[in-house]
Amino acid sequence: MEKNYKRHLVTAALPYANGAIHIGHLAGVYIPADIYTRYLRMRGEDVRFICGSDEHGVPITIKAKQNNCSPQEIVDKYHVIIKDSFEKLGINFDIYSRTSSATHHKTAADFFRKLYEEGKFIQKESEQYFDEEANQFLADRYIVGTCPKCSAEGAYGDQCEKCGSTLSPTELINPKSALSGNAPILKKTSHWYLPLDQYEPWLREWIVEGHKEWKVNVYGQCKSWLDGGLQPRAVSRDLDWGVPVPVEGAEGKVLYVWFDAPIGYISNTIELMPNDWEKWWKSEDTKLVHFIGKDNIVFHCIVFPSMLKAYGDGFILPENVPANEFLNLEGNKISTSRNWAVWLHEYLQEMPGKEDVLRYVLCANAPETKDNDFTWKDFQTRNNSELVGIFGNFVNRAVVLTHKYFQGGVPKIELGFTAMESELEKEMLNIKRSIEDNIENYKFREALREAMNLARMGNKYLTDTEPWKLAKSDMDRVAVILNVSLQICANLSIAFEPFMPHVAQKLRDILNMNTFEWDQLASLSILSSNHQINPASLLFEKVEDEQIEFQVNKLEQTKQESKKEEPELAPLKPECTFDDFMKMDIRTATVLEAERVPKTDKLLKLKIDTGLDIRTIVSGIAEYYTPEEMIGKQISILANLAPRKIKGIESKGMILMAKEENGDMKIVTPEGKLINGATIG
RNA sequence: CGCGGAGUGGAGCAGUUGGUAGCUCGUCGGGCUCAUAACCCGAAGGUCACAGGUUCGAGUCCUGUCUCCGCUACCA
Repeated sequence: MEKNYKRHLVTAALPYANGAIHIGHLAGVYIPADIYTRYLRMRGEDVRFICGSDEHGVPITIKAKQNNCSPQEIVDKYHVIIKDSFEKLGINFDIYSRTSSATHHKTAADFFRKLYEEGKFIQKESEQYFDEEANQFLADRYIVGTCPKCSAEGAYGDQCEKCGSTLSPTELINPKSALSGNAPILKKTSHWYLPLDQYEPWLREWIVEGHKEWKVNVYGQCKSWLDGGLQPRAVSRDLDWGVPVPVEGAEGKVLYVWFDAPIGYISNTIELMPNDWEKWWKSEDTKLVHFIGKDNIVFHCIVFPSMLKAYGDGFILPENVPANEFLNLEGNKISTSRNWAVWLHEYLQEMPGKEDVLRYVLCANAPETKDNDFTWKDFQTRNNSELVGIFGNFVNRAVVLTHKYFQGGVPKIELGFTAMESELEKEMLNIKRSIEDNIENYKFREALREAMNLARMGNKYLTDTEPWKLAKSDMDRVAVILNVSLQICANLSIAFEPFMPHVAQKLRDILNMNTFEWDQLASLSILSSNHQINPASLLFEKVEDEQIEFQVNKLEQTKQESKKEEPELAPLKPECTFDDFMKMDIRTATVLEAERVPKTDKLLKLKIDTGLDIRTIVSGIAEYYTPEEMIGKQISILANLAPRKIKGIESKGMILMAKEENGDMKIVTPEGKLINGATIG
């Protein structure tokens, strides 16, 4: 079934350089990819593991603006943090470069130029929204308005989150710039498009027919895109940050970040092997594998392959794209902006020496088939009962006993093996095969469990044979048992090398061995007789309750802090005239009744007395006020707002609310008791 | 309203093409004492959300129903 590949090119999704790395990134992409490549290297395969920072795109320019610095300063900052924390965790890239590098700019520009010259793009002039105040064209996501399909507010330029329709920015009703809040104007601009629709039959053949073995989430998603029909996609943007479009008359335009980022895999390979790189990208006997998260499936399975196909020249396509689902944290979605995350660089500082514990926990609970949850409690349990109790404890038992009875020398075997040892050998071979099979099929969680079974087996072997009892009567047998136990330790060091490289090294240090090879796995004669091992030292330490509490508290705390910092004051809205203001009828009113609107989280249905009439208003304040609290309160309302149906209830008017620093909303109440219907102005 | 995901013993999760329901933790009982109160054995505990259907046989396929979670950007 497996083609005979000569070399393996493995890529991991390029992290976006506007933030640090958190456990979600690790569990989804980098740990699986690292396990995979370490395994291949141990098997003597020719492997290159490619990654780097993705440093272009609009969000980085926005972040730069917010921080009053240049985009380059932003990416410089995060590139260093990301690179450093990967290294410390033992993610073993052959190269970790960046898309702002000269090599990448040249590679990406050349790539574009060739497609351009060969007529692989179509050029279209279109009118796009332009924010005059910010003096820039607006990316689809930065235009907000009313959805033309379902009339929901807050739809984005590319999609309405409420009804799920795909939109184009010009369809939006009352579009507003998310940057300034202004209404944007339409301005003509010209862009190049990659006609993905032309590649559809070919993609269908390649994926739907040719890669049925891909993970179901990947395959299913590709299929649904192909079934839905592909559209030409713009490959350039009006922006001043990125790879300039290398064509005359394209001043002020850069390559769209999704076009430039995957080329980064190629650029970084070139940087690593300037003379040799083509062999890695253009030979049929190279196996290319992309490790990514689920949100990146379309780019790596549809767009990038189409780009490579368009380029031709022998570029190979990915053999597989193992995408993971997402990891949640303590029951909630990981979020950079809300600071709901465990940051790698912070973890490394706060849990020194526990790099591999994180690797273990994230692999054991990896979101391979569905979104999974990371909790600190689970982290503690896995460390204490699995790593300490089973793995570390077994090694410690074997080593301590050897020192006790044989002064630290690997005992010489004088007797033959019993059925027990034969059984052990057989079982180890099964485990070896299972680990190999699972890793090669991207099932790292299962592979890790199998590796742990080696340690479980060791514990059982010691308990069953009870060498501490035999030591009084049958030292020859004890020699066999401890020899075998130490061999199992050596096996553990091999089996865990892909998963926990630091621990594997520590274990080799204890065993006083330099290196092992994968092929030695399942052998009971790795360590030779009389080989001297080092004194026992603990592979793992218990994680105490206090440490877990500290982490949980920290999470809560940073969450609170970010709440406070986050909402800056909204920018001043465009000037309005006195007449505009006078159109608004703002009055006092009193709440008579209040109840929750069923099946919603935020809505309260209020019956209020405006002095003129009794009317119903639906308001999104249920997160801040209970119905009971509202009853009897005097409030301010915008009384002449056009009625609107919300959840099927007609709402006449709007309650005036003030948004607080921490995101809370408070109703605006008149000082003292006024009559209902008093005008405010 | 819509979209996506999920509902498996007390908790957290596996269950690959349908063939005796597993893992870790927890609980209870026992064993052992070399070991970081760790290890080993055993037990209790599941109508695999519900109702139909296909099948010799369904957690696994089909239909319907219910419930829960997410859906502001960025982000794997």
